[in-house]
Amino acid sequence: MTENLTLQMDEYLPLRDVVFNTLREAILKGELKPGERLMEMHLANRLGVSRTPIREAIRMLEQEGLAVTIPRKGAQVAKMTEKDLQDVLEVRDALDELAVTCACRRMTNEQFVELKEAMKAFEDATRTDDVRKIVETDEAFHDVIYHAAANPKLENIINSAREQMYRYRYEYVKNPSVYAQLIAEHKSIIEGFDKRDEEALKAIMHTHLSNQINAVRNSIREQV
Amino acid sequence: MTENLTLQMDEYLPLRDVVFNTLREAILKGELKPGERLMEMHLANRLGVSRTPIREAIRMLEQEGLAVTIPRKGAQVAKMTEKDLQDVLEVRDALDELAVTCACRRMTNEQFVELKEAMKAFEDATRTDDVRKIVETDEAFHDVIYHAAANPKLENIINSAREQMYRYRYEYVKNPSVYAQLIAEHKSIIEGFDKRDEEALKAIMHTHLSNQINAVRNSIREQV
DNA sequence: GTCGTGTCTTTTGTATTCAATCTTTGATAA
DNA sequence: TTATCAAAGATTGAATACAAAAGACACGAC
Repeated sequence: MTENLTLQMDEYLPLRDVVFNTLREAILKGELKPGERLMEMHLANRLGVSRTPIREAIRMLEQEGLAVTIPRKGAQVAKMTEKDLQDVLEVRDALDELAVTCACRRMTNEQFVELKEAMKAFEDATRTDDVRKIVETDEAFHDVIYHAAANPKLENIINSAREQMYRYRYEYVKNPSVYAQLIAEHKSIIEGFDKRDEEALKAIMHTHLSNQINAVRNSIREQV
Repeated sequence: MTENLTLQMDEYLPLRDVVFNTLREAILKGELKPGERLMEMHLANRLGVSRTPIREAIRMLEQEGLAVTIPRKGAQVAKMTEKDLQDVLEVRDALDELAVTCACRRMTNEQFVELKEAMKAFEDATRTDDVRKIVETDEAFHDVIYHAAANPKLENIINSAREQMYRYRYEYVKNPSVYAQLIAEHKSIIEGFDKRDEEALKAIMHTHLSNQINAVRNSIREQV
């Protein structure tokens, strides 16, 4: 009975949302590459729907910063220049600092446990070759922190900023030599929360983010 | 939907963008009130277009945080709770600090002149009874700063955060007793830029923003 | 009274159609 | 060969049509 209900709930998702999620995933995972045209008919055929939900999904992607449309010429997957990256990182640096400060003050014990579990999952993932899993567990770790900040608006904005750069981050995570460092940083973060040391946390988050800059920058340079 | 909505036909913009701008303005100016339903047919008739561009515009408003839609029940103008306001202000505080820091480092002489002109325009406006003009010149003053930060991504995010609370801000600006204070704060800001004193600027911006909190909070309480 | 139940209306969701605009292609002329 | 331009095709923009769901309301059973 309850299974039926949840199943119905899934059926209740409007197609535009299904399409939006599908396209969003495809963009984030690199299946749709930066600069690639998003042609309505083409996508509609591939997904087996009409153009209407495709168009609405594109409007949503647009506002997320994942697609750019030129009137009467169509939409394409958003490209990032190095300047764009720098700009987003500047913002994320400020928002991460806020998030970690809030989280430090507001994190519950349950969330702290969750954080340690996420840490373990990430550590386990780095011992496999599954890059996608590594990325996902890393994101999940940070999700716990952002969620603990208990500010949904902040969470939204950070997620949107993350999305814009995460497509360029695979290269960084693919390189096993950085795992040790990432794990160490995550451990420091946990320690910071344990001691409720805001200043230390701010510093670590700052380092943690800036370590990604060059990697992502190279990845962007490769995009022709 | 008490006011008459009219489309400003910029011939080259797609209708969805014209509709989006029209609805956005109407929401920000309070013509469409928080919680008010956005019925497609009604809006379409009012604006003399079909449902298609209305629907696309609603998808855009949604991502801006100005509208909320429940699947198969329709969209409504987003309401803010006190918690929402607090969350947005927390974010804006961090972003304003970043913006003012960047602007302090990057502001050109031309932009400084522009800032002083915007200051004057605001001062002039406070001597009239035109609340809308006062709000607009105040926003323009801050626009100069945000633009001087030379970070379009930051500008976008701040604008989106501003939009979410500006509809609740009229009450604050309506009260002439705060003009003197606002002018004084704006003057301090200009002084800060003149001296390139980042710390002073951060402090002023923080004060400037927190002064608005109670006013907006009251305005939100009044919304039933 | 109130709780369902079925019907009718309203509204949203999606597909389809028609119109406008852009792109491509290919023929022609300099 | 290259530049130009017109026609054809492809693609987007907007309106209309049709389907499905939600809401309103009357009616009857309990």
